[in-house]
Amino acid sequence: MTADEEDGRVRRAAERRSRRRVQLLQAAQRVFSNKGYHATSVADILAEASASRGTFYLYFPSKWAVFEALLEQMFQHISRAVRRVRVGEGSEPVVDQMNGNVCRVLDVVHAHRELTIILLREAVALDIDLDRKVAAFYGRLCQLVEGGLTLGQSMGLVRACDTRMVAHCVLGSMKEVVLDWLTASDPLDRDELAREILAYNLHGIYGGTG
Amino acid sequence: MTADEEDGRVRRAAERRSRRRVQLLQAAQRVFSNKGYHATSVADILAEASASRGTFYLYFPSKWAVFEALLEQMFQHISRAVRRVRVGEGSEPVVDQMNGNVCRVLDVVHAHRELTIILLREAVALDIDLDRKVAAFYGRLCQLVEGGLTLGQSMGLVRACDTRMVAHCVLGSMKEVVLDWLTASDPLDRDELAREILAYNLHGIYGGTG
Amino acid sequence: MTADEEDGRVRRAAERRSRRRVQLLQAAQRVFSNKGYHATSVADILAEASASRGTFYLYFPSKWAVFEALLEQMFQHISRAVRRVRVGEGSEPVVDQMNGNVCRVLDVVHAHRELTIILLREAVALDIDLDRKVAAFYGRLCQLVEGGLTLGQSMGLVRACDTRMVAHCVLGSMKEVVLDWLTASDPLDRDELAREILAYNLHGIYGGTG
Amino acid sequence: MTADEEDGRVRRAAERRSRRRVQLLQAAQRVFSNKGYHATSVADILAEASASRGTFYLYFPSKWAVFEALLEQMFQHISRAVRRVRVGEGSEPVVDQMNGNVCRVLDVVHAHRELTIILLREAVALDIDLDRKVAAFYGRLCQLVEGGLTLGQSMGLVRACDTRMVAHCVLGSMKEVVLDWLTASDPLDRDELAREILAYNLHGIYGGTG
DNA sequence: CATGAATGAGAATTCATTCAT
DNA sequence: GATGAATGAATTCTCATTCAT
Repeated sequence: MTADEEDGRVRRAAERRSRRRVQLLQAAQRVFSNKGYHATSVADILAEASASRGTFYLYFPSKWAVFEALLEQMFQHISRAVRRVRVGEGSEPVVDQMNGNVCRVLDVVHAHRELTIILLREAVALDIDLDRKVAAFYGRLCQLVEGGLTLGQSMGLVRACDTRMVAHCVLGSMKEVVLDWLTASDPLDRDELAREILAYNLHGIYGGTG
Repeated sequence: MTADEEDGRVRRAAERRSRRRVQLLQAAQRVFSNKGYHATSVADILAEASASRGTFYLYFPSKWAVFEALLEQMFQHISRAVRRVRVGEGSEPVVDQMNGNVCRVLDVVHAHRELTIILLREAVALDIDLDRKVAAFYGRLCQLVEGGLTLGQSMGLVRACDTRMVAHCVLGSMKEVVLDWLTASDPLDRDELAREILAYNLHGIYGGTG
Repeated sequence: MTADEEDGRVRRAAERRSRRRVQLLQAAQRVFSNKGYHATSVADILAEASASRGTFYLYFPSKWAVFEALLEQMFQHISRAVRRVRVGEGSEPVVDQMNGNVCRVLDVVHAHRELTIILLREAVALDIDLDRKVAAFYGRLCQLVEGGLTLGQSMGLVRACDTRMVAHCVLGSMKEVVLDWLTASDPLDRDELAREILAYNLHGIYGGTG
Repeated sequence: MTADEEDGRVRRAAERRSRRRVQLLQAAQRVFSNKGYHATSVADILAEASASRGTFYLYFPSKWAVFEALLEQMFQHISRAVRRVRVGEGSEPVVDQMNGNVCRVLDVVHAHRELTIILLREAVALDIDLDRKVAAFYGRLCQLVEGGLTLGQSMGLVRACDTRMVAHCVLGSMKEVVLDWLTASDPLDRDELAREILAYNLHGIYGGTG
């Protein structure tokens, strides 16, 4: 066997391996998002993936690890969607940037509906270790928001407030709305939803003249 | 034994029984809120309550049932705290009523810190049956809020918006903020928190002149 | 208090005690014969007797003991019904004596239907101790029968056969027939049944000329 | 791996699996027949089979299911042993056919001593479901016997009698005799036993000239 | 005597993980 | 690499019996 042939063999093997891993992940994702973490047994995942027990443990060290991997994916997706708001010459208007963030997040959660539901409904109180991960993830998001708020305040765009607390408000309203959106029977369309979210966060509910 | 003695005996027995039940509930509450539902075994509850296996099943038919009972309590607490906003002659100003609701909710969740944490972190994706209960509970809250919004709109106090969606925003921001507040190392004081929540929900984050 | 008064008090107490015991026994009998020994819990008996746990253990040392007491009763009933067959001057004809035995047994099992069903269906394989008692009881019955057979042989009334084995046949056919009779929806009347049993045991099924 | 190798592997695996199942069944059979159904715990069976808890539940869904499987086996064995009596040209003499049935049954119960003891001593009052099965089984046997009796009557071989009742007599005597035979310390030999059973059932005990 | 709350040993069953083939 | 039989710790729940009131 030449070095090239060897090379090809190894690469193909790696691809096969990676494909199998993805199959398992997707199967797990489907089952987890239907039945929840605890109600899902390894056997369920195996059945969904048409794989054998041994195979499963060849790719993942534990049931737990698959779940973690799925969450990690979702972290990536969302992190990529949310961008720091920039100000200064040549920057988009701030409101447009905020709108962009909201729209990108909505697109991502819609594209990964199952993962999102898992993240919002399950990734809580499962395990101290994971709790920390999830907390860290939401913490990062919160800090992004908080940073934006502080920046906005310094520019006179954001009113005086406890930025940390308000960041949590923003995050919380997003989480609740997204879960409702993804599980609603007749969801709003994305643009309208984004508009409402933005309006709510910018101006609250008050419509009075005061 | 006279009828009076008999009476006293029966009453004391009933009291003892009820006290025991409360002991178990409280023990369960502590453990659940520390370790979460799944990580808590009946044995953990027994240890915390210094009771024996048999005793537990004398008062509750299953681990599940204690959890349900705890949630039910919390539903009651919160439901009592949230009151429909009234308008008309002799009513308190609407904003004061809203502020009252927020304050009462904060008081309740603070007084029942552990129950609240359970409700916010655990009461999700455990069981179809419970899911329905929790959903129904939040549903009721949402409708209260939505009703208020609609009322507000008709009076010109609330701006035009998708009330259902905004109700979810309100609920979500409350949930997130409360959880943060209850688990924060140096929490704001209640009044300040209430003020921030109200301001956020009424006016959003925008402080610009536009 | 005079000695007589004391006497009366004691006697009345003993009567009360004995009445309670009988109540419990009857309740147990009803439940055991309906649900069987294992499926019957002490709680079932308490409910049926409207007694409390403590009371039960005041009269019987264990669930097991009630069952034993019930069986003992049945042993007595049947033992009294079966009488050794006598021959000689002034004795009833042997066949009449046999018929008397069968009829008395049928009367007894009919009068104590529930106890009988318990004895026939349950008193088996529950416990080594009881097994021995039951075995001893049936053993006694078998020996009565066997003695009769041997006597009959010596008188030329009973054909040559392995008396032990035939005694088991007789016992077995009685047991089966009785259980069928007591649980049948439209049972034969007692006399007819007795006649059939006797005919079967005396002459078998053969009706040919050979 | 060639298809043949694959084939062999699969076949061997299936064989191993089936062997394990049989091991468990046999272990259960031993323990059940010694200690009875209720006194036998799954742990006892595991110990007897040198298997682990998990393995047991890999092959049987419950303790109950093993028991059922064992009974089912015994039903099969006996059903195969008992054959309908035929008359007409070319048929064996009826008495010989009856003798054949008795002998085959005795052989079967002897070969499956433990199963038989289970069936005779345990398969009663365990569970409504099983009770029905057992009742149905004995019912089938009874009807076979009854059919034979009716046929015999029509041919003048069997005397006038209540065939249903006599069928129960026959069945009962067989059950009792078989249990005695299988548990006796010095059992008769099979042929002698068969002869006695037949004689008893054909001619009863009467040896008189009347 | 009577009560019924408390006990705890013991039962069946589940399921994530390992490992021989 | 792939397989699936084997494992056994851990869990929930039952129920006969005891004992303080």
